[in-house]
Amino acid sequence: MAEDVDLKACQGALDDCCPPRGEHQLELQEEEKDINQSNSHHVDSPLSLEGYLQLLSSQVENMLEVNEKIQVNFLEDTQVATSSGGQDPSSSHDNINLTQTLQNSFSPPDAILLRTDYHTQLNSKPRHLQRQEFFPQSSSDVTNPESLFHGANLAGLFSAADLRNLTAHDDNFGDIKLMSLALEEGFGPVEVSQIYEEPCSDSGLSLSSHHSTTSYSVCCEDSVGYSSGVKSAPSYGLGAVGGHCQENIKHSHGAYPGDAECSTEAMLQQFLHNHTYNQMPTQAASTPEHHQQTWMKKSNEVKDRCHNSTATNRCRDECRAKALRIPFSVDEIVSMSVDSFNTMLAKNQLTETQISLLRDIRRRGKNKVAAQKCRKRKLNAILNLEEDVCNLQTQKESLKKEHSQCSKSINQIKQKLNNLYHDIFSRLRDDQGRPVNPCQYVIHCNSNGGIFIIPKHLAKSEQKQDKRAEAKVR
DNA sequence: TACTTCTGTCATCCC
DNA sequence: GGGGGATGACAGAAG
Repeated sequence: MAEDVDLKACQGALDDCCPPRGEHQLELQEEEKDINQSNSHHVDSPLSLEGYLQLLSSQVENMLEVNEKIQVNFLEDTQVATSSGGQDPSSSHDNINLTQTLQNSFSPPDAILLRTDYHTQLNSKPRHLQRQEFFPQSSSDVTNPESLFHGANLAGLFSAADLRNLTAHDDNFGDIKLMSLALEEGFGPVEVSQIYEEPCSDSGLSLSSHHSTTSYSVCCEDSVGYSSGVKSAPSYGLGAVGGHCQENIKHSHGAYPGDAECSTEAMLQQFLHNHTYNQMPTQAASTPEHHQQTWMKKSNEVKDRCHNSTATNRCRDECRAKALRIPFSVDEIVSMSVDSFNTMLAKNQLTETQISLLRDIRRRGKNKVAAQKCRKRKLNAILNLEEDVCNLQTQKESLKKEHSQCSKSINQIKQKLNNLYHDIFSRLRDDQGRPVNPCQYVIHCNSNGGIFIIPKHLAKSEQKQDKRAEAKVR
C-alpha cells in the first residue's frame, strides 16, 4: 500500500541522529543488554531504529507476559490463601517464580522495587510448636494481634489441660464409711430401702439410668432431712453439690449395713452425682492470657471449688465400692490393666452386683479420661486451624502488597515504552519528509524479524493472520 | 435469671 | 463378639 512507510525510507532521517547500523552492531547489542538491565530507554542513546524496535517489541512481550503471570499468580495465590488450609507459605513456589520473573523481566531498580519482605514476613512467624504450652505468660511472643486474640481464649484452656495432667490426683477417700449415712440420719432400714428404690442402669447400680435428671443425694439432703413424701427416688436429691462429701465424712462413723445388700445397693443410688470430681485447679481455662492475674485468681477460685468437689464424685464411686465391700480403690479399678482387672474379678469371688459396680466404675473412669483427651485434641485442632487462618491472612496481605508493587512497576514500564514509542515516531519521516502520525501508524515486527511502520488497520489484519498461522502450527 | 464454661456421664460408633 | 477408645450430646455446678 502506498501509505506504507518502509523503514528503509526512514533510514536516512534516522541516520542523522543514530549511527549507521553496521558500525554499531556490537554497540547495539551491548546497549540492548544495558537497556534490559537498566530499563532506561533514552532516545539519545546510539541505537538504531531497528534496535529500538526490537527492544520495544521484546519489552512489550515481556510486559504482557509478566502482567499475565502476575494476574494468574495473584489469583492462584489468593485462591490458595482463602481455600486451602495449612499450606506452608515458605513453600509457595508461585511467589518465588513471580518475584524471579519480575526480576528477570525488569531492570534492577524495578526488581528491587518488586522485592518484598514476603518470605521474611512469613518466616518470621513460623508454626512454632507452642500448642501444648499455652500458658498465658508464654504467649507474649505472639505478635499478630489476631493470633494473640485467638490464642488467648484457648491458651487458658490448654494450660489447664496441661496442668491437669501435671497435677497429682487427690484421694480424699480415706476413711469414708458412708453406708451409715442414712441410718445416722435417722432412717430405718425400710425407709432407706424405699428411699433408695431407683431403677438401676445397665449394671444395676449406675446412677444415670435417668441421666442427670435423677440425683442421688442422701449426703446433700442430710441437713434438709427427708420427709415421708420424698420417697420416690427421682424426685429428690436435686443438686448434687460439690463438697458434700465432707458432709458424708462427718456422718460416716457408722458401720455398714451389710446384712441387707438390697438396702446397700439402694443406698448407693443416693450418693452424690457431682460431675466435677477429679477436676484440677487450673481447669478454669478460658481466661484471656493478658489477664494473667485474673487468670490466676480464677484458677484459685476453681481450685477451691474443685478441691471441695473433686472428692465428691470420686468418693461416690469409692463409697459405693466400699459399700459393696470391694477391696479396691477407684484408681486401682480404673488404672489396672485389662488382664489384671479380669484376674481380679476372677480371683475375688464377687457377686454380680459387685462385678457390675466394678465394671461401671472402670468404664466411667476410662471414659472420663477419654473425654478429657478428646477435648484436648479438639482444642488442639481449633488452635491449629486458627493458626492456619492467621498464616493465610498474612500470606494474603503479602500477596496483595506484592501485586500492588508489580502493578506499579508495570505502569512505569508502560509509560517508558509509550515515551519511547512516541519518540521513535517523532524521528520518523515519510518519503516526503513529513512526520509520521503515530495515531495512524504502528510499529510492526513480523515473524521474519523485519520491522515496518504500517497503518493500524493493516497491523490488525496481520495479527489475525499470525494468530491463525500459530493455531495451525499447534 | 440467663448465659457461659467446665466437667462427668451415657450412647454410639469404630477398631 | 467383647473390650476399649473416640466423640457427640446432655446435664449439672459454678461463675
